[in-house]
Amino acid sequence: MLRITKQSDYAIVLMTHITSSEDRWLNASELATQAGLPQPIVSKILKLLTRGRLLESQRGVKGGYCLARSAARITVAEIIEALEGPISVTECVEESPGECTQEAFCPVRGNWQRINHVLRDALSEITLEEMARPSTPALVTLGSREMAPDVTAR
Amino acid sequence: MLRITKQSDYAIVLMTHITSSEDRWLNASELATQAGLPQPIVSKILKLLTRGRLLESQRGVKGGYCLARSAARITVAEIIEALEGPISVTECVEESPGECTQEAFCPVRGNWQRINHVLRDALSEITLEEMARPSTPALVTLGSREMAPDVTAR
DNA sequence: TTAAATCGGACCACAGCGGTCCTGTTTTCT
DNA sequence: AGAAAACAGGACCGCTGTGGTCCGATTTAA
Repeated sequence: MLRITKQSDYAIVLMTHITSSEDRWLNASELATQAGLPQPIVSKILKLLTRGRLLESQRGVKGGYCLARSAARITVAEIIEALEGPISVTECVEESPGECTQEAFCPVRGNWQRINHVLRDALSEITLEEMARPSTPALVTLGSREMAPDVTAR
Repeated sequence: MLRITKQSDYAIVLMTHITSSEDRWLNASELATQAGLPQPIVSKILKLLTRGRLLESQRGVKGGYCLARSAARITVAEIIEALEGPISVTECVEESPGECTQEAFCPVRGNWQRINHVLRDALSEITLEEMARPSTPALVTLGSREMAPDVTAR
């Protein structure tokens, strides 16, 4: 568990295909064929990616999709968030007071905030360009990131 | 999204309560009161944690639960896995061939494996002892961990 | 004008999650 | 021995969200 949705998974595959042939506009059915996915799903996902400003779309006969910016400047986190909304591990997050069985006596709250940041930043470190390379050399190093302002050495 | 389930969330809260009073056996209704959660849910979660070898249980009148080992040697990842099964971000994982729209031409597969490991290891680094401390000093440093055997500097 | 494509929805089946409850079994206390 | 207190192990169910399909409207090129 702790899964991303299937559609997010598909989205990343589709984005890598678009990255690979980044010269021309690809339409939904071309991409569906390339990825081996049903065309209606592909259309749905491409629409969401366009809404999330990760793709640009061109309507009409010679229309299709292409990246809104370079693959090096698109992150896995952005793709997931375009499909699923903000990444957060727990519900207890982002200032929704009056939820957590009343007050903030909950001991784990602050810690979850940090964990959220770490995981989100981990996925923000991975670019589409890296995902598009089959056997990526420098991926998810994650090194020496510190979340808490008062972090001490372990 | 990318959420853990509510029950995993509850589980961690319950585990921190057990950690705080680690001298005696706490029963389900005591813990339910402490955490402000309905007692049936608490019972269900405690059973799963016991199955996952994170708690030890004592039946009978003076029964209850206590930690199976010290809080410093129980990780957040273990708690989540006791409730939800193995942590994996994507379905495409763990050698299930003949799934991924046939063959392993999928370009992102290898990369997801690494991301899975990074997130799982991140949650494996955080101990229950750290979660039990309200404002944890040294949490989720995650520094200088390398997943791929051929990682190069960025 | 027509055809090809995206856009924006509505729509539905189904699995999984959240939550309750019931019947055993074990243990302690009287 | 018997009763009460607690865990063990399920069955069960409502509901949300996901996966997936489809349709009409709009845009664009030929």
